[in-house]
Amino acid sequence: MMTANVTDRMDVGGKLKAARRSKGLSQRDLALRAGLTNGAISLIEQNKTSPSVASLKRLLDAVSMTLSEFFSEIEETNGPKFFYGADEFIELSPQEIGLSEGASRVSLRQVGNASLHALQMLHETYPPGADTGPGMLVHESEEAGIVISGAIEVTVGDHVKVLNPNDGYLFDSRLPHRFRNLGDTPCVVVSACTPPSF
Amino acid sequence: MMTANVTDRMDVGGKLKAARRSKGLSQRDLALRAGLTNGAISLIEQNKTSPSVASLKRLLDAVSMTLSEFFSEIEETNGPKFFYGADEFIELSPQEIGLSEGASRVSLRQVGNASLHALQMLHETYPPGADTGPGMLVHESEEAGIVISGAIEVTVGDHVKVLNPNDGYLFDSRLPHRFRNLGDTPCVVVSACTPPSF
DNA sequence: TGCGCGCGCTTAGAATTCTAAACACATGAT
DNA sequence: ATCATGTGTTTAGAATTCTAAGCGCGCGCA
Repeated sequence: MMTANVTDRMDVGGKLKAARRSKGLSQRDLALRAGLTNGAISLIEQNKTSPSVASLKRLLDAVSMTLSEFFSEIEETNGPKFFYGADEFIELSPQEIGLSEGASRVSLRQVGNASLHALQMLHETYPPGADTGPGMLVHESEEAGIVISGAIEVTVGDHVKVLNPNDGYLFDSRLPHRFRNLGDTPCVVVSACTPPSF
Repeated sequence: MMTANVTDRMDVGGKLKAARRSKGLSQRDLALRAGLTNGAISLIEQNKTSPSVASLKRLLDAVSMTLSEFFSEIEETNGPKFFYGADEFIELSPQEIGLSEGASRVSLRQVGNASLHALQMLHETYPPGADTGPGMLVHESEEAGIVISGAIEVTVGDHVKVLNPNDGYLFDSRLPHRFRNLGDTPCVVVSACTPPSF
């Protein structure tokens, strides 16, 4: 039952109900037209299930509405999103960030849809031995972070330092930089970047 | 496995694949970001399953696209729809058409999304005893039909006639009219109406 | 009041989507 | 060549959506 959470805020069900009502149809009427059952519509309207695109399309056809219309309304109705549950973070794939192939697995979990914002915030986990690689990172941003647990060696230009919990960093990302976990416990860092670098 | 048919023409899968490719992601990359599995994405991209709205939303978030954007593109790409399978007809509910309460169940199956067109075409089935009711129908249209099987009594203004297979009718719908199946076999009629009356 | 009818809700089970694991194929390195 | 790695596909089974049937409630009418 985790699927519904994602769409909870969207309230697909409520919107569908409104559309149905505006046509003066009961759940059974709509069910008949769309070729579903009243029970299914009840569940969808209560956001107890997230309909398949196929089912939603049939429902919207029956009330003469297109999918893009439907979601435009939903996305207008929804104000901007401010809060994100831990399970909503987007897990970025290391290679896309420009990490060298064999580099140990770094977990980068991003808050929200960074490409819609000026600020990118990440929850990073460096397992023991993790390394962003000898090919130093370079991008047009400014970035900062704070170590939460474990320890990590940070290289910026020709400066190198090992940061421990509650230590932080802040630099211009155009300077070549690198992160390495030399210890034997995972290191967790929370970082921010502006503008988003990937 | 009937669900996919509806969305076949939409090619949700193909569109998703394009979006993923444009970000230079593999199915596995996207799966990691969106919190699904590569297998699921493979099936969706081949249109072998129709994703839930919740799943599609997660996928689109991961490629920084909104649902309305996604479906706008789809609906633009899709030319107008010309052909409709028998199972795609929209079943209209009698009461909405203005049929009296107790009137026997008439099945009205509409071709396509009439509210987007000037012409409304119906496949109508009148079971034995079916009657659009003594409260005569009136609307601002012109309508015509042909009897396919069975027989039906049609009243238009003060004219009454029983039509048999291959007989037809054509009149201004502002004249009060009524249909009754007096026989003991179902009567099937194919009718057209312009502009659509409901 | 009591009955019938339509409404939305609930629930067990059927059908579909999604997961986890394996497969087939290609490409590049040793 | 052979292996390792990356890609998309397939498949049995878990999880979720959807169906079919029934429930409870409210409203209108006898």
